[in-house]
Amino acid sequence: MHNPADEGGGNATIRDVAKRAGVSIMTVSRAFSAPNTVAAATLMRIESAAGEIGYVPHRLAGALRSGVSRMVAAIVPSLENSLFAAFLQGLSDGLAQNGLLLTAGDAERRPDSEDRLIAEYLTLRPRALVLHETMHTPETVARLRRLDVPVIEVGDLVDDPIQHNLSFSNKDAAAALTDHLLQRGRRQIGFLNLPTVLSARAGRRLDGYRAALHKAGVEITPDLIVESAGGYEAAIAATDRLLGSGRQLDAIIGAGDVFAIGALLACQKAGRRVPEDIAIVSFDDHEICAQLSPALTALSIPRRDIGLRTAKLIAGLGEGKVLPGVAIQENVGFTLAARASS
Amino acid sequence: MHNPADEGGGNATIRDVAKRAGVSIMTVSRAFSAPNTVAAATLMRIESAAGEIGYVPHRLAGALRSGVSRMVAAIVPSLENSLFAAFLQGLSDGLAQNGLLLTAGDAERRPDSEDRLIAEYLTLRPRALVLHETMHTPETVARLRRLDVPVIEVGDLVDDPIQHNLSFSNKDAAAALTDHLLQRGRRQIGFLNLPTVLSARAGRRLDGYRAALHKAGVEITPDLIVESAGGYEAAIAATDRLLGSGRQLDAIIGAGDVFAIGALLACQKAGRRVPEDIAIVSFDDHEICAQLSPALTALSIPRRDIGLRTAKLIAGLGEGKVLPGVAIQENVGFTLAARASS
DNA sequence: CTGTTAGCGCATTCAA
DNA sequence: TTGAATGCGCTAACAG
Repeated sequence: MHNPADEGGGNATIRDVAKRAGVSIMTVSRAFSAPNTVAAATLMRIESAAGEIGYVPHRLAGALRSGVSRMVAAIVPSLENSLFAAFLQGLSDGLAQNGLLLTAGDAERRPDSEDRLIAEYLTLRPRALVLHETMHTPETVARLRRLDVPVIEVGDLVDDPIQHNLSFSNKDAAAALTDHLLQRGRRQIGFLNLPTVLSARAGRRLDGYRAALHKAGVEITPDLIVESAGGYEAAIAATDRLLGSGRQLDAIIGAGDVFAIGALLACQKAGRRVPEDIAIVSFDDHEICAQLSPALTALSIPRRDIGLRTAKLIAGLGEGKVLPGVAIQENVGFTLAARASS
Repeated sequence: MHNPADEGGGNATIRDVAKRAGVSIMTVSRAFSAPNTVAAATLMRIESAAGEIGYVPHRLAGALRSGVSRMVAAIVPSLENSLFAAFLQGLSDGLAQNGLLLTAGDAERRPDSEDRLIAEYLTLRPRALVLHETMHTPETVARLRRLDVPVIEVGDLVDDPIQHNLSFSNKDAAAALTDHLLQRGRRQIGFLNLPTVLSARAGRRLDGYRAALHKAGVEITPDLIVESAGGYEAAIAATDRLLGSGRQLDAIIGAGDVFAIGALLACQKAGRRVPEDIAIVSFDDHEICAQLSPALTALSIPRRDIGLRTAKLIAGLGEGKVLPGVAIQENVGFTLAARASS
């Protein structure tokens, strides 16, 4: 028969600490949650007592009682994809700075998985819910609107956000890339895109491409719009199709994933000169874009920064800096790094 | 004055569901945690009652009472790096299959951050703790050994694991790459590595390189071992240093991050022919390796699979499939994809 | 600055 | 198959 406090196995409670330090449990609680409300001498006794018995606060219990947890749940289309990973990295860093923890999962495997994952996360009573997808089932939207949990959508700037919305505009970005090529005299612009049925972002990018062409009075050629799965291999195959279609082609926009890099590799293998014959621009500025020959013109999207800002927003929600009833929408913008490929 | 159950705001408790379904709270509890112990008719009434008032189980409360949570905490050197992201993707997928949730954070920014992050995660009483780093402070090791939480190290196969250990051997892998080059007649083999002071894995890779050279009776030239930060730009700069050192050089091992790809780009810019003048091999088989010209010989490490296996191990811990006192060590191996670059 | 009381939502334990 | 009582570890609210 021994006291758990003696084990050091992480099973000690504030009660054990209190006994050892000769104070009440409430003072121990305060020592951890609001140290400056406890006398310095008392604090020191508590801290050493806690250290001696290996006390680990039980935040689940604290969250249950106080009604607020330190967890933030994020759902991205993929954990592995570098674009979303960059966002998560920023989010994680920003949350850590504010003493918050990140729980993350991915949802683009099955269409209803976002809904399931949200339900799962809600059981943890997270401080906030971050969604990188902006296309949801009607049930999901209805459910989230009824809920108390702050929701932040970050995948795109949208017209009817559930609540908060922090992003660049995929439509504007695609239009900017298209304009860039039009200004350089390109007219037969291929558009390599992710399947629009799978990604709301892909649809908005196509909108931007179309809008820019329309505004410039350039005819839209359906054959120049190619959908492809993500990844280098798929991008190369899609580019081969585009090149082999017999269509005139003087530029390619890689509008998703690593499409532009794949397109460059495919063009080089096919003996097409870049940028002389075909200009190539990338929707995302992967680190390698600037290192390739020719260096790829790319849209630079502050994905890491979006993560940081999201974390800041969430931290602000708890401090009254962000008003509860007011939904924030912020356009973080993007920049275009013009390089040799265009 | 209204009942929270009417709001649908996710604040309903099993008490509200119980009242509505005309059963006791205990039956509602069972309906969610062990549905097959509840009569079918009762179950249906409970489910519809729960649906009507928008009941969301409060897993924090359940975890507090039962002492087991559904959360698994993972600490990786970086969330953004594709290698660790691939592991996390596998881990996340595997955990989801078993109804477990992933909390993840990164630690390679500051030396003591792993310790802090572990402390943070322990407050959540996770089902298990997954560490991608195998080099820990003595305090961390001592603490983890005392704890009840299952610990799984996955960054490397090590001699003295804290508990479970699931990985390939970084040392063997580096030796395999070195052997591969030696067998092809290369003798002046450059070794592009991450700083060994920052990564235990980098140190073990260097060990493998040295061991292979030693075994083959090839002299180890310190000048051929170059440490560099990760990323393309740093890799290119490091390669330039190697090429400009005046040393004989007929091969380069990119022993970390995207070093081999950077080395290839640097060689091409410097007018060195690959593989005629210099062979290049990569420690990791990034998707682009096979697409480059020449295609890069690369070590294929089943990172996603390691994640899946880790999840399986954790799930097994709860079902008695894995004995509590027995530490599991598993070598998952690797394969070498020989391509044109060597 | 410190202590007392009560209860967050749920699952264990025992009883029916 | 179902229910009643109890308490997991902690913190809000109040009192001193």
